[in-house]
Amino acid sequence: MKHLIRKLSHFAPLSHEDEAKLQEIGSSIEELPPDKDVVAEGERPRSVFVLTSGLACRYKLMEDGRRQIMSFLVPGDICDLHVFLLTEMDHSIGTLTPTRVSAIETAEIINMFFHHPRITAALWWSMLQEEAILRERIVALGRRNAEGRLAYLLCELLWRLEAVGEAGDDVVELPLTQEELGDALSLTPSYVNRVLQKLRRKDFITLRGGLLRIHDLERLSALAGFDRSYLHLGGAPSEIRKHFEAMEKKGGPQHYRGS
Amino acid sequence: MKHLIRKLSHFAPLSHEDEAKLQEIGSSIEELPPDKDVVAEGERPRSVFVLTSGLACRYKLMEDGRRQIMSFLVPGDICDLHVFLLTEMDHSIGTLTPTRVSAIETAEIINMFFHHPRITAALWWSMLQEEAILRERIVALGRRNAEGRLAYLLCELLWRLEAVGEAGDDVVELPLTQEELGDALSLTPSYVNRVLQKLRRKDFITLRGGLLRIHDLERLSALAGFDRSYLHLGGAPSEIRKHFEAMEKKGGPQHYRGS
DNA sequence: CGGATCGTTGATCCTGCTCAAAGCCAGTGG
DNA sequence: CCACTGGCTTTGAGCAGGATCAACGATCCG
Repeated sequence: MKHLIRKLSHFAPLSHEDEAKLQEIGSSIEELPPDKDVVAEGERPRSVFVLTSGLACRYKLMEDGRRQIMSFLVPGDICDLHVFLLTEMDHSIGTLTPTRVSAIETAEIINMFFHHPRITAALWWSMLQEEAILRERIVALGRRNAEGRLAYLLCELLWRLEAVGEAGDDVVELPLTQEELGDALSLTPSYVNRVLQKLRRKDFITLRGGLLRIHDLERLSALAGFDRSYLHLGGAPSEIRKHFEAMEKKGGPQHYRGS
Repeated sequence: MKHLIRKLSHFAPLSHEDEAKLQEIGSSIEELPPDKDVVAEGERPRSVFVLTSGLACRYKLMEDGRRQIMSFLVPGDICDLHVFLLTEMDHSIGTLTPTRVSAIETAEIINMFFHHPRITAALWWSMLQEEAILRERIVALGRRNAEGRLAYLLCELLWRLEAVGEAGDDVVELPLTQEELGDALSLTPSYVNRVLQKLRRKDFITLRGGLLRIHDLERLSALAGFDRSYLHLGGAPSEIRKHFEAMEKKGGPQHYRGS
């Protein structure tokens, strides 16, 4: 769970107790091959999964077999924190690479809501981040051309992987095929290829053998119109921070108290 | 707040107490003219707003002035249930028609989390519905052509308005300009016009003077590839229902108890 | 070595964009 | 009652970004 912990700490530092709790619940690990559904559309959602290594995506299939990838899941991302409230999945989650997921019991989640307010708040924050990512994809699909869309996606993945410690010096492992990129960007594989070439020709990136190297993040971001503030990596508002710090001093996690 | 109550009851029937609570907190009403921001990108989110009449949207502006509407807000929708966790809005919310909103104090929200578990669960459910709507927009923008996108949007709005009691017999008030539709569907106004004509010629709809009449919902849905299950209007899973019913019998709202 | 899978390239086509102008109101003021 | 205005809708002609389809190269792997 180190990725999840690292991700959540972008919102607010967790206490040792909180971290221990997260380590403890993420014990049962499952390995999955590429192109396998973690949960499929129409299924009744079961337990909650945290991605601990690999790459996955939320997607939906059209009647004619075309696929739209709606978002990527990177290590530390939670498959379905919430869905025990729903009777049926409205989309599928599938792996893209060999992947490890860690299952959490629904009861553990509910337990956490009542005994680990800081984790709860951080999980909530991460839901907001996810929503923001979806909104940005809408903007990208609606208003950016092929080049901008691709550049935007690369910037986003770079920052998200960076946020969980999976990015080196402007290098990230990104073993996506051009078809998968196309399914996310709504471009045909051939066209993804052409656009990638354009980015290479401008010497913005290299992408070879599943390794993405970004040469000029400045100019790539400018081309994409990318502004990372929507990822909300800057931490919680000060009142919320203070609230948790005060809680810490009083010793141990406690409840909010309703007014 | 009758729209909100009606919407939430699609998840699970609320107790009288819950309904009273919702009525009580939605007292301070504010009126807004069309084309006015309720909250703007970059602002620090303040209180939570519930739309009680009119039509609004979440949108983002590009550097060159183009606008992408990411989702529409109809009566009963909550502007920002959550955002007190964030330091900065990553998008704007603006009115499209004359609109009434009702402000709720953050403290009231937090209070509700701890004393009205059924409302809390229902609000959570509505967040999930919102996320699903965003995902569907991604699919529509990515994989449907102009006609399908428009048809899909009309179906969605019909069902959402129906769910809050604002739709008559296949008729809804929908005072959107073709430019606004275009900003949501990522089409130019002229093209929206042409597609509308196509739908009219096939006798699927009439849209005149802000009144949308759907003549053949069957065929319109088929054209759009619309399946309303993503709106999750079918109610909560049976365990959750039972949980709340049991709670009801024991008398009065209570906490979940962590395991 | 043979077969898959993925990447690259080329030729051609079509959906939806652009820009511009004209029609159609509803409201306003004279 | 009419002229004027400003927003919205409608129509037209031409254009282009990206799709489609097909074939050819790489590369990996058994």
